[in-house]
Amino acid sequence: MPELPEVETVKIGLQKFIVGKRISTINYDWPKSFPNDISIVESYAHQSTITSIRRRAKILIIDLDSEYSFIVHLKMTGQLVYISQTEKFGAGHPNESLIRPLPDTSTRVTLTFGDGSKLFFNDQRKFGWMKLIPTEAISSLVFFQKLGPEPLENVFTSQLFQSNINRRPNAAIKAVLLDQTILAGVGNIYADESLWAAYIHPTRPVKTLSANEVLLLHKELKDVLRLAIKKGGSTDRNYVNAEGKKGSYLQFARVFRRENLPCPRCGALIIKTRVASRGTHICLVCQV
DNA sequence: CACTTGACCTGTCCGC
DNA sequence: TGCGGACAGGTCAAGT
Repeated sequence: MPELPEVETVKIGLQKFIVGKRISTINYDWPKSFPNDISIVESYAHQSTITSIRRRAKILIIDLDSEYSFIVHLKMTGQLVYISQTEKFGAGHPNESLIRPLPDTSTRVTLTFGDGSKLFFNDQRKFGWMKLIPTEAISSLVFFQKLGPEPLENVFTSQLFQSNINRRPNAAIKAVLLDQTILAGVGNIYADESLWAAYIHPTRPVKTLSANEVLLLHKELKDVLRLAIKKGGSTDRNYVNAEGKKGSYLQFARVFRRENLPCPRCGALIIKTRVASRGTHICLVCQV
């Protein structure tokens, strides 16, 4: 379930591997995963060269020298995995346990580059997509226009956080953290982690939070996201980075996926419940 | 209007 | 062992 840290990790990997490469072949087998007019693809992606890789919220942007861009949303099970021409798999491969042979049954799109290397867009559950649109049109997409601030950029001040969450005074704070128009990039894992770090129960209505609680939550959100990027993101089940490797943040997680294990602060057992229609992990002693 | 829930999907896990 | 159903969650549409 790629959130901001996972997409950021993929971005960093792709910057290393595919910038400067020319697309020689494009294959796809599932139109919903690749909802593009094939004549546009032929004109603006085929034989084009990748110039830069960007991220906004949970969206990855692959810019081409044709002045078109692929925008990719991995949703829950999407992966973008790069494989060089010379890589081999199976017994003896140094990353045998981390990288699997591709394509596989989850592969929806394959880009083959001029040097024979490949980028695979895999998506087991087919919720994700990879769209080709003019680069200049990205910022005017409705989805982009509604997005809230990037939590790790300077624009995301505690004052802006406070005023944005105030737009939903009666909603549960967890639901508000998941709202991409309030702030961009937080999903289920980091909502639970940051609320635990800030001692806040996920069902608390926004209007009941004190100014100091909002201030602490603002700080912990940033700290949790930064740590997660440093650890290469979280691999719950599916997520891998651009090299096909898993993230290690969940080894450091304090509540997520830790139901019935002791809270690292107080030792009480962490419970799992449902908030905002999401599995939610809480320490009932620390989080009030 | 404010907020919550269901649909989109498939693989995995649990209980019978 | 097989099978049915619950569950995983990002986003948008539909419902309350």
